[in-house]
Amino acid sequence: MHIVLDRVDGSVLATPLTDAGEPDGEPTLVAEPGLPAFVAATERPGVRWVWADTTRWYPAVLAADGRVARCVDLRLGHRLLRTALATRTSALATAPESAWDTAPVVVLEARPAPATQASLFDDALLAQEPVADGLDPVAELRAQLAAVAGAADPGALRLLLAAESAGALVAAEVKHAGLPWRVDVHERLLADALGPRVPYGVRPQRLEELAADLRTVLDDPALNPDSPADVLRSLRRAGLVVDSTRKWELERLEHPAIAPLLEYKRLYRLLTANGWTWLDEWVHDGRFHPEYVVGGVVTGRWAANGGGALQLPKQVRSAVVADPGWKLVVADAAQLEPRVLAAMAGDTAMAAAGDGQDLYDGVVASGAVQTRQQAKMAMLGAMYGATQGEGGRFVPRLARAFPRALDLVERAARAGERGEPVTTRLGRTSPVPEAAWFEARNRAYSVEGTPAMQRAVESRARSWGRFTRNFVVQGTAAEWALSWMGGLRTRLAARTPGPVTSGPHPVFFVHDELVVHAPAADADWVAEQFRAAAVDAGRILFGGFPVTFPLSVAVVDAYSEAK
DNA sequence: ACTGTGTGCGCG
DNA sequence: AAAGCGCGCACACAGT
Repeated sequence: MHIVLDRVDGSVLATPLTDAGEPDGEPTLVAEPGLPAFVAATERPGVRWVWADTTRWYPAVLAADGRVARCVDLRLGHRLLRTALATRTSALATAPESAWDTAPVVVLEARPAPATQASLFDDALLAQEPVADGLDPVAELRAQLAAVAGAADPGALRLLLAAESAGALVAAEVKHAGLPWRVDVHERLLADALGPRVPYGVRPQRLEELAADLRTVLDDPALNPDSPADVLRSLRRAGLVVDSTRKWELERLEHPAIAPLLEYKRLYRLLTANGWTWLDEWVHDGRFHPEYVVGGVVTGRWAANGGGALQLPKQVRSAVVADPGWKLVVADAAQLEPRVLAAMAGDTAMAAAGDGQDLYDGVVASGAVQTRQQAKMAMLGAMYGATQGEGGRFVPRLARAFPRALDLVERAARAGERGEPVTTRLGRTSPVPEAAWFEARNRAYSVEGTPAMQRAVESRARSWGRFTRNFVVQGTAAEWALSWMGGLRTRLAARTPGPVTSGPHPVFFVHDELVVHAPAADADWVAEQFRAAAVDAGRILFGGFPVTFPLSVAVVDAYSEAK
């Protein structure tokens, strides 16, 4: 059954509905502070909590040591169904824009108890504002159920919506629990690399030394190594032929300035991205609390808000250390995207290349290319649309060995070049180019068109084609990852039903990798659950198609020890 | 003092 | 404009 939560006149209205969205008992009015207790008392197998935004409803439940097994995140569902090809003609998709499309998701942080009546009043207003915006979650749920039921393949969309909502629960729980972070380890790492801590704005000792080296070697006493333009000028003055100060370009040069410059850039990056300021801002009480944005990327991948959770450098992962008596179980899906591509395309040859082994090794064994590196380059080139270089060169060989897989990405690219949408396995649909894109194309091929205009338009078309080519693979891989982590979450909860942090729980996620913080005694069991959930995810998306999703799983004390 | 853009690099 | 996708972030610099 569904239990729909809404805020009405400062209280919470809980409306029970059947799975089909019909009334199923009397609604209950709950005072806001009583919500976690109500959820705890009502939660049971079969219940799906329906709310506008997981980010707005779930944190209070978690803060009270509660949790739910399943939810329906209406805003995430709304966005999927408004844009999905499969529900394009539904009432939901054809209705004018509403607050469901535009209302901002406001995440309220825990606040200290209000001191005055006035601030109590303000807080109450704030807390209500985002959902009091004419949103009717009961009507929205019914509209979504109807849209799904009217689609040609409702099963796929139901899976997609369930996976997205499960992801929202995981994201909220990860933020709540936090990634164990040893500030002392991080500070030691910073001191070793940069020198003693300095105030913001002051260049640390090691960077100062490297800056002095650079000024000497380049004979440029005023050089500011933080300014790419300044560095570029100085390098050119020293007789080097360079177009930028990018690392890959500098690495090819022979000059005494290059080594200290690359070292400077490496340390400067550490300082600005994950230095003392980052530690102060993002790590509290030994935890980094990453804020994920579920579905924040068009392809369905998660994005992150603040703290750079999805770009956590390998350099600082030694500071991610399990609590005493606990372990980190780090699981990574090996060559996820090519496997997903093989399965989507029904390419049994490519699936066989990855069966029980490194997929790139399997591609080499198939005879398509000579080395693992070539296989990897070619595969990435095929999925990204490379036409030149190492990647582009070997794509044709791949196309001969695995015609079905390559045909799938080619067709996605052609559709994108025409400005058509493409869809993932479960039906997430790509955006189409904006009107100006089509107008430019029409103009270029009208009487006023010129060869230059046509070249520009073709270039933009190929660019959009590379996006749609990648969309189908990246987006379906994201669906696999959502299914995987959702399944894992359910398995973990079945073992330890109490508060999230009382047993094994996810603490970090990066596209195809998931980290669980687990009591040491449970670590091996968690590793098994990871593998079982990966098998489930493969079946959910691809049924009986013979594709495998091997994981590398490591049980470690520090994140840096994995892989 | 603020805002927008470009550069560069981290991650998958 | 790195052959080739998707992001976030911090900074320099230019414009207002």
